[in-house]
Amino acid sequence: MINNSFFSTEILRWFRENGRDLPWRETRDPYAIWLSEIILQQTRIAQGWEYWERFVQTYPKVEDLAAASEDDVLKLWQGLGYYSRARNLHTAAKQIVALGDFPNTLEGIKSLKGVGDYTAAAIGSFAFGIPAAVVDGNVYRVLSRYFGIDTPINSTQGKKEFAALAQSLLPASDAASYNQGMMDFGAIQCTPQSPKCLLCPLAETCEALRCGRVEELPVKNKTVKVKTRHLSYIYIRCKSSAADGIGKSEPMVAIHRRGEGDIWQGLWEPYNVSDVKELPSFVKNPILLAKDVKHVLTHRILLADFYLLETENRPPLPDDYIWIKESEIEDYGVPRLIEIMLEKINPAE
DNA sequence: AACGCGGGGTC
DNA sequence: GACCCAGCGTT
Repeated sequence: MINNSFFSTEILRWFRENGRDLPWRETRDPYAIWLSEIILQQTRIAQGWEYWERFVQTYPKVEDLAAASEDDVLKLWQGLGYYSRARNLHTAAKQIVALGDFPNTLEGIKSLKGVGDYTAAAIGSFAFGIPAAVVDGNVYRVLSRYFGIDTPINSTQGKKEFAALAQSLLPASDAASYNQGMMDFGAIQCTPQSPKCLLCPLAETCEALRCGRVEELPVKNKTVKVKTRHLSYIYIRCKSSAADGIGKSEPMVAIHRRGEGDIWQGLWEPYNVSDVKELPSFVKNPILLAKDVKHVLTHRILLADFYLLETENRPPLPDDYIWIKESEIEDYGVPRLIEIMLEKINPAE
Protein backbone atom coordinates (compact mmCIF):
# COMPACT_ATOMS: atom_id res chain seq x y z
CA MET A 1 0.00 0.00 0.00
CA ILE A 2 1.71 3.14 1.16
CA ASN A 3 5.39 2.99 1.96
CA ASN A 4 5.63 6.38 3.55
CA SER A 5 8.96 6.33 5.30
CA PHE A 6 8.67 10.02 6.06
CA PHE A 7 5.60 9.44 8.20
CA SER A 8 7.12 6.49 10.07
CA THR A 9 10.42 8.27 10.58
CA GLU A 10 8.67 11.28 12.05
CA ILE A 11 6.60 9.11 14.37
CA LEU A 12 9.77 7.40 15.60
CA ARG A 13 11.53 10.73 16.04
CA TRP A 14 8.57 12.21 17.90
CA PHE A 15 8.38 9.12 20.08
CA ARG A 16 12.02 9.33 21.13
CA GLU A 17 11.42 12.81 22.47
CA ASN A 18 7.85 12.60 23.70
CA GLY A 19 7.10 8.97 24.45
CA ARG A 20 5.41 8.16 27.74
CA ASP A 21 7.37 6.55 30.51
CA LEU A 22 5.32 3.51 31.51
CA PRO A 23 6.38 0.70 33.84
CA TRP A 24 5.23 -2.10 31.56
CA ARG A 25 7.54 -0.73 28.86
CA GLU A 26 10.53 -1.48 31.04
CA THR A 27 10.15 -5.22 30.75
CA ARG A 28 10.20 -7.79 27.99
CA ASP A 29 8.35 -10.30 30.14
CA PRO A 30 5.41 -11.26 27.92
CA TYR A 31 3.31 -12.08 30.98
CA ALA A 32 3.65 -8.60 32.46
CA ILE A 33 3.10 -7.03 29.04
CA TRP A 34 0.05 -9.18 28.39
CA LEU A 35 -1.40 -8.14 31.76
CA SER A 36 -0.97 -4.48 30.85
CA GLU A 37 -2.61 -4.92 27.46
CA ILE A 38 -5.69 -6.65 28.82
CA ILE A 39 -6.06 -4.10 31.59
CA LEU A 40 -5.72 -1.23 29.14
CA GLN A 41 -8.31 -2.42 26.65
CA GLN A 42 -10.79 0.45 26.40
CA THR A 43 -9.23 1.84 29.55
CA ARG A 44 -7.19 4.95 30.15
CA ILE A 45 -3.66 4.52 31.38
CA ALA A 46 -4.33 6.59 34.48
CA GLN A 47 -7.19 4.28 35.39
CA GLY A 48 -5.39 1.01 34.72
CA TRP A 49 -1.98 1.87 36.16
CA GLU A 50 -2.58 0.79 39.76
CA TYR A 51 -4.48 -2.29 38.69
CA TRP A 52 -1.45 -3.43 36.71
CA GLU A 53 0.80 -2.87 39.70
CA ARG A 54 -1.55 -4.85 41.91
CA PHE A 55 -1.79 -7.72 39.44
CA VAL A 56 1.95 -8.11 38.92
CA GLN A 57 2.49 -7.86 42.66
CA THR A 58 -0.30 -10.28 43.62
CA TYR A 59 0.44 -12.68 40.78
CA PRO A 60 4.14 -12.29 39.91
CA LYS A 61 4.09 -15.24 37.53
CA VAL A 62 1.46 -16.60 35.21
CA GLU A 63 1.34 -19.75 37.32
CA ASP A 64 0.21 -17.66 40.27
CA LEU A 65 -2.63 -16.16 38.27
CA ALA A 66 -3.62 -19.53 36.85
CA ALA A 67 -3.76 -21.02 40.36
CA ALA A 68 -5.95 -18.24 41.74
CA SER A 69 -9.71 -18.53 42.05
CA GLU A 70 -11.92 -16.65 39.62
CA ASP A 71 -13.45 -14.88 42.59
CA ASP A 72 -10.06 -13.56 43.68
CA VAL A 73 -9.27 -12.38 40.16
CA LEU A 74 -12.63 -10.62 39.88
CA LYS A 75 -12.10 -9.03 43.27
CA LEU A 76 -8.77 -7.61 42.16
CA TRP A 77 -10.41 -6.43 38.94
CA GLN A 78 -13.28 -4.75 40.83
CA GLY A 79 -13.97 -1.23 39.61
CA LEU A 80 -12.18 -1.59 36.28
CA GLY A 81 -15.22 -2.62 34.25
CA TYR A 82 -15.67 -5.00 31.31
CA TYR A 83 -15.39 -7.94 33.67
CA SER A 84 -15.22 -10.49 30.87
CA ARG A 85 -11.63 -9.29 30.55
CA ALA A 86 -10.91 -10.62 34.02
CA ARG A 87 -12.58 -13.95 33.37
CA ASN A 88 -10.81 -14.32 30.04
CA LEU A 89 -7.53 -13.30 31.67
CA HIS A 90 -7.90 -16.12 34.14
CA THR A 91 -8.77 -18.57 31.38
CA ALA A 92 -5.80 -17.45 29.31
CA ALA A 93 -3.45 -17.83 32.26
CA LYS A 94 -4.42 -21.46 32.47
CA GLN A 95 -3.97 -21.76 28.71
CA ILE A 96 -0.44 -20.40 28.99
CA VAL A 97 0.48 -22.70 31.86
CA ALA A 98 -0.83 -25.64 29.87
CA LEU A 99 1.31 -24.58 26.92
CA GLY A 100 4.39 -24.49 29.12
CA ASP A 101 5.57 -21.13 27.80
CA PHE A 102 4.05 -17.86 26.73
CA PRO A 103 3.28 -18.27 23.03
CA ASN A 104 5.81 -16.41 20.87
CA THR A 105 4.05 -16.26 17.53
CA LEU A 106 1.27 -13.92 16.48
CA GLU A 107 -1.12 -16.82 15.94
CA GLY A 108 -0.18 -18.39 19.25
CA ILE A 109 -0.68 -15.15 21.13
CA LYS A 110 -4.01 -14.53 19.44
CA SER A 111 -5.23 -17.97 20.44
CA LEU A 112 -5.32 -16.77 24.04
CA LYS A 113 -8.78 -15.95 25.33
CA GLY A 114 -9.36 -12.20 25.34
CA VAL A 115 -6.58 -11.47 22.87
CA GLY A 116 -7.67 -10.05 19.51
CA ASP A 117 -5.85 -8.39 16.65
CA TYR A 118 -4.79 -5.34 18.58
CA THR A 119 -3.56 -7.13 21.69
CA ALA A 120 -1.75 -9.83 19.74
CA ALA A 121 0.15 -7.22 17.74
CA ALA A 122 0.96 -5.27 20.88
CA ILE A 123 2.29 -8.24 22.84
CA GLY A 124 4.02 -9.66 19.78
CA SER A 125 5.88 -6.46 18.98
CA PHE A 126 6.65 -5.39 22.55
CA ALA A 127 7.73 -8.75 23.93
CA PHE A 128 9.06 -10.54 20.87
CA GLY A 129 9.79 -7.88 18.26
CA ILE A 130 7.27 -9.32 15.84
CA PRO A 131 6.63 -6.78 13.06
CA ALA A 132 2.87 -6.51 13.53
CA ALA A 133 1.18 -3.12 13.52
CA VAL A 134 -1.28 -2.29 16.27
CA VAL A 135 -4.53 -0.60 15.36
CA ASP A 136 -6.24 0.96 18.34
CA GLY A 137 -8.35 4.07 18.71
CA ASN A 138 -5.27 6.25 18.57
CA VAL A 139 -4.01 4.68 15.36
CA TYR A 140 -7.40 5.05 13.65
CA ARG A 141 -7.42 8.72 14.49
CA VAL A 142 -3.85 9.48 13.46
CA LEU A 143 -4.06 7.61 10.16
CA SER A 144 -7.51 8.85 9.21
CA ARG A 145 -6.41 12.43 9.72
CA TYR A 146 -2.93 12.31 8.28
CA PHE A 147 -4.03 10.44 5.15
CA GLY A 148 -7.50 12.00 4.99
CA ILE A 149 -9.38 8.71 5.04
CA ASP A 150 -13.08 8.95 5.81
CA THR A 151 -13.98 5.27 5.72
CA PRO A 152 -15.87 4.63 8.97
CA ILE A 153 -13.42 3.10 11.41
CA ASN A 154 -16.03 0.76 12.88
CA SER A 155 -17.04 -0.69 9.50
CA THR A 156 -15.63 -3.94 8.20
CA GLN A 157 -14.13 -2.12 5.24
CA GLY A 158 -12.58 0.50 7.51
CA LYS A 159 -10.99 -2.07 9.76
CA LYS A 160 -9.42 -3.83 6.80
CA GLU A 161 -8.26 -0.60 5.23
CA PHE A 162 -6.66 0.87 8.33
CA ALA A 163 -5.07 -2.43 9.34
CA ALA A 164 -3.41 -2.72 5.94
CA LEU A 165 -2.30 0.90 6.00
CA ALA A 166 -0.87 0.63 9.48
CA GLN A 167 0.98 -2.54 8.56
CA SER A 168 2.42 -0.98 5.40
CA LEU A 169 3.80 1.92 7.42
CA LEU A 170 5.43 -0.19 10.09
CA PRO A 171 9.23 -0.29 10.03
CA ALA A 172 9.88 -3.97 10.64
CA SER A 173 13.10 -3.37 12.49
CA ASP A 174 11.47 -1.04 14.99
CA ALA A 175 7.98 -2.41 15.45
CA ALA A 176 7.72 -1.82 19.18
CA SER A 177 8.79 1.81 19.04
CA TYR A 178 6.63 2.52 16.03
CA ASN A 179 3.56 0.98 17.66
CA GLN A 180 4.10 2.74 20.94
CA GLY A 181 4.88 5.94 19.06
CA MET A 182 1.60 5.79 17.15
CA MET A 183 -0.41 5.32 20.32
CA ASP A 184 1.41 8.02 22.24
CA PHE A 185 1.19 10.39 19.30
CA GLY A 186 -2.56 9.87 19.20
CA ALA A 187 -2.93 10.22 22.94
CA ILE A 188 -0.76 13.31 23.34
CA GLN A 189 -0.47 15.13 20.02
CA CYS A 190 -3.28 14.09 17.68
CA THR A 191 -5.96 14.06 20.38
CA PRO A 192 -9.69 13.53 19.76
CA GLN A 193 -10.54 17.10 20.62
CA SER A 194 -8.33 20.12 20.18
CA PRO A 195 -5.42 18.33 18.57
CA LYS A 196 -2.19 20.32 18.77
CA CYS A 197 -1.89 20.94 15.04
CA LEU A 198 0.03 24.18 15.54
CA LEU A 199 2.86 22.25 17.14
CA CYS A 200 2.57 19.10 15.05
CA PRO A 201 5.69 17.79 13.30
CA LEU A 202 3.44 16.25 10.64
CA ALA A 203 1.32 19.34 10.04
CA GLU A 204 2.83 20.24 6.69
CA THR A 205 1.87 16.93 5.12
CA CYS A 206 -1.33 16.20 7.06
CA GLU A 207 -4.23 15.76 4.62
CA ALA A 208 -6.93 16.52 7.17
CA LEU A 209 -5.25 19.74 8.21
CA ARG A 210 -4.78 20.77 4.56
CA CYS A 211 -8.48 20.24 3.85
CA GLY A 212 -9.73 21.57 7.14
CA ARG A 213 -11.20 18.20 8.07
CA VAL A 214 -9.33 17.51 11.29
CA GLU A 215 -12.44 17.89 13.42
CA GLU A 216 -14.53 15.53 11.32
CA LEU A 217 -12.05 12.67 11.26
CA PRO A 218 -12.09 9.85 12.05
CA VAL A 219 -15.57 9.00 10.82
CA LYS A 220 -17.51 6.58 12.96
CA ASN A 221 -20.85 4.97 12.22
CA LYS A 222 -23.72 5.76 14.51
CA THR A 223 -23.85 4.01 17.81
CA VAL A 224 -26.81 2.27 19.35
CA LYS A 225 -29.22 4.19 21.47
CA VAL A 226 -28.63 3.99 25.21
CA LYS A 227 -31.58 2.56 27.08
CA THR A 228 -32.58 3.15 30.68
CA ARG A 229 -32.91 0.28 33.11
CA HIS A 230 -34.24 0.23 36.67
CA LEU A 231 -32.68 -1.82 39.45
CA SER A 232 -33.85 -2.43 43.02
CA TYR A 233 -31.75 -3.90 45.77
CA ILE A 234 -32.58 -4.86 49.33
CA TYR A 235 -29.65 -5.17 51.69
CA ILE A 236 -30.92 -7.80 54.11
CA ARG A 237 -29.09 -7.67 57.41
CA CYS A 238 -29.95 -10.54 59.70
CA LYS A 239 -29.10 -10.00 63.33
CA SER A 240 -29.53 -13.49 64.67
CA SER A 241 -26.37 -15.56 64.72
CA ALA A 242 -25.63 -18.51 62.55
CA ALA A 243 -27.37 -21.82 63.04
CA ASP A 244 -24.78 -22.88 65.57
CA GLY A 245 -26.10 -20.06 67.75
CA ILE A 246 -22.90 -19.41 69.63
CA GLY A 247 -23.53 -16.21 71.51
CA LYS A 248 -24.23 -13.07 69.62
CA SER A 249 -22.21 -12.70 66.51
CA GLU A 250 -21.84 -10.33 63.67
CA PRO A 251 -24.87 -9.70 61.47
CA MET A 252 -25.18 -11.75 58.33
CA VAL A 253 -26.10 -10.45 54.90
CA ALA A 254 -27.42 -12.18 51.81
CA ILE A 255 -25.65 -11.92 48.48
CA HIS A 256 -25.61 -13.83 45.24
CA ARG A 257 -23.42 -14.09 42.21
CA ARG A 258 -24.68 -12.60 38.98
CA GLY A 259 -25.06 -15.10 36.19
CA GLU A 260 -24.48 -15.22 32.46
CA GLY A 261 -26.19 -13.17 29.81
CA ASP A 262 -26.25 -9.87 31.65
CA ILE A 263 -24.03 -7.16 32.97
CA TRP A 264 -21.55 -7.78 35.79
CA GLN A 265 -21.34 -11.53 35.20
CA GLY A 266 -19.53 -13.21 38.05
CA LEU A 267 -19.79 -10.27 40.43
CA TRP A 268 -21.83 -10.32 43.64
CA GLU A 269 -24.75 -8.21 44.81
CA PRO A 270 -27.38 -8.03 47.59
CA TYR A 271 -30.95 -9.24 47.19
CA ASN A 272 -31.96 -8.13 43.73
CA VAL A 273 -35.68 -7.49 43.36
CA SER A 274 -35.50 -5.59 40.09
CA ASP A 275 -37.54 -8.16 38.19
CA VAL A 276 -39.63 -9.42 41.07
CA LYS A 277 -43.28 -8.81 40.28
CA GLU A 278 -44.39 -8.83 43.87
CA LEU A 279 -42.24 -8.44 46.94
CA PRO A 280 -42.14 -11.51 49.23
CA SER A 281 -44.16 -11.23 52.43
CA PHE A 282 -41.04 -11.15 54.61
CA VAL A 283 -40.15 -7.76 53.18
CA LYS A 284 -41.83 -5.55 55.77
CA ASN A 285 -40.97 -1.93 56.29
CA PRO A 286 -37.76 -1.80 54.35
CA ILE A 287 -35.90 1.47 54.77
CA LEU A 288 -35.41 3.40 51.59
CA LEU A 289 -31.79 4.51 51.48
CA ALA A 290 -31.72 6.09 48.06
CA LYS A 291 -33.96 6.32 45.05
CA ASP A 292 -33.09 6.55 41.38
CA VAL A 293 -29.36 6.51 41.91
CA LYS A 294 -28.03 7.19 38.44
CA HIS A 295 -25.23 5.02 37.14
CA VAL A 296 -24.11 5.47 33.58
CA LEU A 297 -22.59 2.69 31.50
CA THR A 298 -21.58 2.93 27.87
CA HIS A 299 -24.68 1.13 26.70
CA ARG A 300 -27.09 1.64 29.60
CA ILE A 301 -28.36 4.23 32.00
CA LEU A 302 -29.11 2.53 35.29
CA LEU A 303 -31.48 3.92 37.89
CA ALA A 304 -31.22 2.06 41.16
CA ASP A 305 -33.23 2.02 44.37
CA PHE A 306 -31.48 0.90 47.53
CA TYR A 307 -33.33 -0.52 50.56
CA LEU A 308 -32.21 -1.79 53.92
CA LEU A 309 -34.14 -4.56 55.67
CA GLU A 310 -33.20 -5.59 59.20
CA THR A 311 -34.53 -8.96 60.27
CA GLU A 312 -34.19 -11.29 63.21
CA ASN A 313 -34.39 -14.49 61.23
CA ARG A 314 -33.17 -15.39 57.81
CA PRO A 315 -35.96 -15.07 55.30
CA PRO A 316 -36.27 -17.66 52.54
CA LEU A 317 -34.42 -16.49 49.47
CA PRO A 318 -33.82 -18.07 46.08
CA ASP A 319 -31.35 -20.93 46.10
CA ASP A 320 -28.40 -19.05 44.73
CA TYR A 321 -28.21 -16.64 47.66
CA ILE A 322 -25.65 -17.20 50.38
CA TRP A 323 -25.33 -15.68 53.84
CA ILE A 324 -22.03 -14.18 54.84
CA LYS A 325 -20.77 -12.13 57.74
CA GLU A 326 -21.33 -8.49 57.02
CA SER A 327 -17.62 -7.67 57.17
CA GLU A 328 -16.80 -10.42 54.68
CA ILE A 329 -18.54 -8.68 51.83
CA GLU A 330 -15.31 -6.82 51.16
CA ASP A 331 -13.83 -10.13 50.04
CA TYR A 332 -16.32 -10.33 47.19
CA GLY A 333 -16.08 -8.52 43.90
CA VAL A 334 -19.03 -6.19 43.47
CA PRO A 335 -20.02 -3.73 40.74
CA ARG A 336 -19.28 -0.08 41.33
CA LEU A 337 -23.00 0.55 41.80
CA ILE A 338 -23.08 -1.91 44.70
CA GLU A 339 -19.98 -0.32 46.17
CA ILE A 340 -21.94 2.92 46.20
CA MET A 341 -24.81 1.15 47.93
CA LEU A 342 -22.50 -0.32 50.56
CA GLU A 343 -21.03 3.10 51.22
CA LYS A 344 -24.50 4.36 52.04
CA ILE A 345 -25.04 1.53 54.51
CA ASN A 346 -21.65 1.63 56.15
CA PRO A 347 -20.27 5.13 55.64
CA ALA A 348 -16.52 5.57 55.77
CA GLU A 349 -15.64 1.93 56.01
C1' DA B 1 -22.75 -6.60 10.61
C1' DA B 2 -24.57 -5.51 14.91
C1' DC B 3 -24.64 -5.79 19.64
C1' DG B 4 -23.29 -6.43 24.65
C1' DC B 5 -20.09 -5.20 27.89
C1' DG B 6 -17.89 -0.59 32.82
C1' DG B 7 -16.17 2.93 34.64
C1' DG B 8 -14.17 7.26 34.38
C1' DG B 9 -12.07 11.45 32.21
C1' DT B 10 -12.62 15.61 29.27
C1' DC B 11 -14.71 19.29 26.92
C1' DG C 1 -24.67 15.63 27.28
C1' DA C 2 -21.33 13.68 23.78
C1' DC C 3 -17.25 11.48 22.99
C1' DC C 4 -13.54 8.57 23.99
C1' DC C 5 -10.26 5.24 26.17
C1' DA C 6 -3.65 0.22 24.43
C1' DG C 7 -11.09 -3.98 22.18
C1' DC C 8 -13.07 -8.60 22.41
C1' DG C 9 -16.55 -12.15 22.04
C1' DT C 10 -20.98 -13.58 20.58
C1' DT C 11 -24.80 -13.85 17.57
